[in-house]
Amino acid sequence: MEHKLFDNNSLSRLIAEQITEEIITGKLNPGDKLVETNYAEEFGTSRAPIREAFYLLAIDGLVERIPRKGSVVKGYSEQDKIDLLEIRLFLETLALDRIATIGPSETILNEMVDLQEQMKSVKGDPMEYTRLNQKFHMAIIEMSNSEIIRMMYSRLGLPLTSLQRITFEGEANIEKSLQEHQEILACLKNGDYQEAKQMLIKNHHNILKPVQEGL
Amino acid sequence: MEHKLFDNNSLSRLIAEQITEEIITGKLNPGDKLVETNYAEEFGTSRAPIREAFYLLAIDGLVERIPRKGSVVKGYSEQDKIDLLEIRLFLETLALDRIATIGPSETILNEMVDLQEQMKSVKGDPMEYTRLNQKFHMAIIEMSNSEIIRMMYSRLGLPLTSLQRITFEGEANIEKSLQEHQEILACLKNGDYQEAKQMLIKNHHNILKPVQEGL
DNA sequence: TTTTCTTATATTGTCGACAGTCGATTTAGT
DNA sequence: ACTAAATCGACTGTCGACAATATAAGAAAA
Repeated sequence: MEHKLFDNNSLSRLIAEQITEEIITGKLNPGDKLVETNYAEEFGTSRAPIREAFYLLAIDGLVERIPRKGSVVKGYSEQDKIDLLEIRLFLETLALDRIATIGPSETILNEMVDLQEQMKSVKGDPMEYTRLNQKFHMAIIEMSNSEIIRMMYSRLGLPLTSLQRITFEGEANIEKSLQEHQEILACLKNGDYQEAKQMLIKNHHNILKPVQEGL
Repeated sequence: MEHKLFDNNSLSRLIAEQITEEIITGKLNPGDKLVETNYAEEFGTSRAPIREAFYLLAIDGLVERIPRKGSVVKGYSEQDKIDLLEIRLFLETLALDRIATIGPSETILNEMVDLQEQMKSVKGDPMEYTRLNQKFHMAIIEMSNSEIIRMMYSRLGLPLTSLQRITFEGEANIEKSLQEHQEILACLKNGDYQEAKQMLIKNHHNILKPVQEGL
């Protein structure tokens, strides 16, 4: 039996999570090379789990694997980001449509209220705010109860997270974002899904603007 | 140096392609278990490349990897399929928007004319027709010149391909599909992108109908 | 000096072996 | 019989080593 090592999940997930963290926080930048041997040494494992971790990251669109050349942190052009945002907006509105038909989840609504509170309390910390913001949006997706929407969304969300972090560098933007989320939440509570959509679109434009002006 | 083995690409890609083929043609069905050892023996390799192939398939959404349990051919519920189709339709219309702004590609247009011809000539072969149909739609995506749209689309397209194959079992459906594609192509040639959108939506509904009626 | 060819080094790809885990089957206990 | 624990087999997870390939550095040719 030896050592229990890591609970349920495999080692590669942990590694993938840590690297994800490093990418989102900006410790790793687009174009940076990820070398298997380095990480193997860092984690004290063989290369196999690292390899798997890189694959997991590739699924999330955070890393690009180029055969026989290696893995690099994936970067996105401005047009790419616009496309990502546009698709994301669509997925969120689609999620709202679904929620409108199946009805909201009280449980998730409560979680969102919690998140909202937490977001208020970390106004000065863009990194943490970004993380919570991501969770908030994911909550909407979850509420749609659609496996497909969630799957697609998660493949967009992470690359956009690093983008969001930059948006939130300015505290004024956070203030605006907080306001919008409050309204979205209120709409969800009242069942005003069309109104919620409008808010999402507004939110979308606020993020889009700095991108169009060249990051 | 020994044997040159496989040109540029790695072994795992080939294996992934073959398994993709088996899934699309229906040789493998949703829920079927993919065992690394089996395929390793079949291809005369070790398990490592097989593992990688499974990851590639997971990226395309054809296979689900369950930690410590194995890989299975992914199945989609009816609601899943509706969601997939809806997102696919959006991506295609988004592609048309992009084409409308950047202008069409003559090269790809010619390819589509070729495809159109080929599709006519395989009316009796649903499998082949499905493959060409997939290529045709992918051509629209390619023309949008958006890496993101293509990436997202490829993650939807393959799961839907097996669905399409079933739609095309009836030759009447192929006839209808041919007609629609002809019109789409005509619209693209004339630059009637709004009209092309309408055609896509029509196409969408034709595929959606049998799904809603229970596959 | 610049270019091309050769050599060395870093890094990924593949392999075979073993350890750990999951399910099924068998065995033991009531 | 019925449930619970032990056993077995099949399979995935991880490892360390070697092979193949790309990148960098150095030598030779122009």
